[in-house]
Amino acid sequence: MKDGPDIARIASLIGDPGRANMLAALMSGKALTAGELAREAGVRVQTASGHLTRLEEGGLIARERQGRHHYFRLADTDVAGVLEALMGLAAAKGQLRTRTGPRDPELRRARVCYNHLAGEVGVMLYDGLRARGVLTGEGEGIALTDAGRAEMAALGIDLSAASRSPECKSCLDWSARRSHLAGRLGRGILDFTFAQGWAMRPEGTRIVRFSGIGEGAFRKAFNV
Amino acid sequence: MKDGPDIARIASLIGDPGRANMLAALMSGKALTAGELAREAGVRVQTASGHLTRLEEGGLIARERQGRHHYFRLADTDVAGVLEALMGLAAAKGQLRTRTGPRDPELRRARVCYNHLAGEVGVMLYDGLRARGVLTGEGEGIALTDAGRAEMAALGIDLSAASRSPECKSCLDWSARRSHLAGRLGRGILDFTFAQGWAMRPEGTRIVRFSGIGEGAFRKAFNV
DNA sequence: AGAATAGTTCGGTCCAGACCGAACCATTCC
DNA sequence: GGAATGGTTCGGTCTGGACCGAACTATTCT
Repeated sequence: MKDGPDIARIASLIGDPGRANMLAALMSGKALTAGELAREAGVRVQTASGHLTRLEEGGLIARERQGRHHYFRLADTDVAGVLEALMGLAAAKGQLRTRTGPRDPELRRARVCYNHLAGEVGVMLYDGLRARGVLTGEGEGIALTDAGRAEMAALGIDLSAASRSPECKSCLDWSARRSHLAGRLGRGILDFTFAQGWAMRPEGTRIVRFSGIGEGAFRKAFNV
Repeated sequence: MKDGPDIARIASLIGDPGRANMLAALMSGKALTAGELAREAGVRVQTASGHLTRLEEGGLIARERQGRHHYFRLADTDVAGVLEALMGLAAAKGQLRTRTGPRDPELRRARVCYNHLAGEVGVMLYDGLRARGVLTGEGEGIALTDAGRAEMAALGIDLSAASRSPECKSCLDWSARRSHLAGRLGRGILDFTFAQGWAMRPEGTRIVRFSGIGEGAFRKAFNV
């Protein structure tokens, strides 16, 4: 029939375990080098190089050369969105959870979703801000109220991030199956959280680990 | 690393051209038999049977036996959502559109997205209903207003559909890259449109083809 | 019952592509 | 310059899985 877009091409790119691991690693939002991604995928660097070339040709990732390093990142937030959606399906359909990893609980609690906060804490933030009238609307149509914008500015959160992404956006969570906050505000809040030292990111994971004090300060700041 | 859900398993299921074609065919919302799906995918029935078993085991489709026929449909709307999202990416990244099919313009104009209306007409409907205050909110949080519910009832649109799906829901369109209306209301409106004879569906496609009169009546009824 | 139709299972072929060793290119450091 | 480091390209191996013919099972029709 061959009607509509060719989804098999994209899906098969994601469908290789090695490449999938690389993409999952890039969901951390950090740009990673070929070597790091090779370790992530558990393959030799030559193999990884081949995968990365294919992913780049497929438009899923972007490459940036910096001296002898090649940094890779997801091509755009659309790609991140599809990956997160796939994680949602996989988590739902995963045959009886193939031995949930040791880090799973922490990932469900709070993690980075490309450039913003996901997991229970992300959902809590989203719900809290909406309940308090900082945000209005829902889903794609979500927006900061004037009061909300003032509040964020008072905290010192940077919304300027030179990017085409909308100020606010919601993103579906694979673990909680609920929306959380993306867009420039989502990114600004996550950056702010790290800048304040409220949370740190264990090397090489998507986990966002709050300190006891940090979590308290975070909840107080955003009143959730 | 193996953190988070195993997306490669699902993605590789979708990543085979034959299976992808079958899934795309099932996006029409109709339950199809193994033989029909084999034709759709362009493979022999034995091969299709194998694919269908794998898709079923993977939780992407559901099987219903009826006499000597086996009917297959997408497992749930989540699967449809991921497929539509993948189509969005594929359409965006598709290297210079590998020769858009002859039916492409019609598909972009109006098509079935699992059980509701998508394409330009679907987006127009969504925007129109929101502009007129039949719907309030956006994205996931969209809902019928009381006035809107009355109006739909007056037209005779059935919202009862015994399903767990929400009354209203928005769904991202691969062609227009905009939201359109899903959920029980979306389904009710599409069913109603066919019941009124305003549009028909060419056999074996996702196309929704309005007649001249039908389109006029549709626009008048929903005031778009 | 026998014939026709719809699907599945089995066995075997075949190929795309994942993988790695080795050689090669590019950049940085000393 | 030479050595070290990070990536890519090339050539060859090997396997998963897509595919189909043939045989088999299940259901319906007459």
